[in-house]
Amino acid sequence: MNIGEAARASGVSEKMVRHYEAIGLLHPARQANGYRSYAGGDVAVLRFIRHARDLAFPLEDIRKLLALWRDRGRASAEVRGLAMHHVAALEEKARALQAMASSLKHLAAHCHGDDRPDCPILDSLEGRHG
Amino acid sequence: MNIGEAARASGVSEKMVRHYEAIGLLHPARQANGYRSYAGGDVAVLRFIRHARDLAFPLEDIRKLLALWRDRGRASAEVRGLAMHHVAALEEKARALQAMASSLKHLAAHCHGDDRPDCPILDSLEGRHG
DNA sequence: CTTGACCCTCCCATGATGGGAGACCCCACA
DNA sequence: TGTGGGGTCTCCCATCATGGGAGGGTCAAG
Repeated sequence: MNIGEAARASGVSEKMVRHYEAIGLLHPARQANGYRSYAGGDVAVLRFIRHARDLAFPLEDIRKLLALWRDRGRASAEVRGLAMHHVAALEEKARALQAMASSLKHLAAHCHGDDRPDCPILDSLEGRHG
Repeated sequence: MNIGEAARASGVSEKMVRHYEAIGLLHPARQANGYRSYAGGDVAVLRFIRHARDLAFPLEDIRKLLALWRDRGRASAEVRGLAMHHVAALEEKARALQAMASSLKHLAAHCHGDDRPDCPILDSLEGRHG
């Protein structure tokens, strides 16, 4: 299977398929003409990566997850630990974003939002309040 | 005032002070020796930028906000519109992150997290469920 | 033999930030 | 007058994941 078909089968762009190989996440064989050749296992790896990316795992985490996945005897605790660590990071980021949104919404609530130049949002950014 | 003092006074790193100049957000004067020279207004701009960055405004938005800030006759509606648009973007991102965290937490809840190799998290990434 | 789809590698861009090299400037102190 | 140290200059590179595009090779069908 060439890269195009592997990309379609996995839902990963060709660009990223090559990139994942470049950083050592998979090692497809090569044909005589230099084309990459993907077997079923390679496509499975690509799907695994895509699903992990859908959950926003960084590629370095995915590298570890792939190693655990390939290790039939791994302890599920290791995977769970990695996952929970990532959950904490996601929730922390979400909290931070939500806090910024709330602050800004609060400011906007006190802004007329009409033709007048008076604007608490700009006032706040200017630093009258911090 | 040299760049070091302006950086300390505004809470922006020297690196970023230079970068903001490079992308045209401020235009400090130059001394005879080539050193940048910052006046009170420049520091105010840097503080403005920092506060906007604290709210995760992209620099392109900050460019517009600065223009509105400098325009004494602007309508507050414009600022408010920009802000609310940004609020929506922040909330959308926060929602997405929270959704990923929830999915992953759900998976982790079904993972023993012990010595056994059995792991619903890896199973899910593998694609048995997607 | 041409056409078109596919594949290759290499370079560049994003957005915001930082690290570091190599060189220059300036002031204080001996 | 010389030197040391701190401040500043520009330029290049790295991050993270992703994509765009150039320039060229490969292959199968017409």
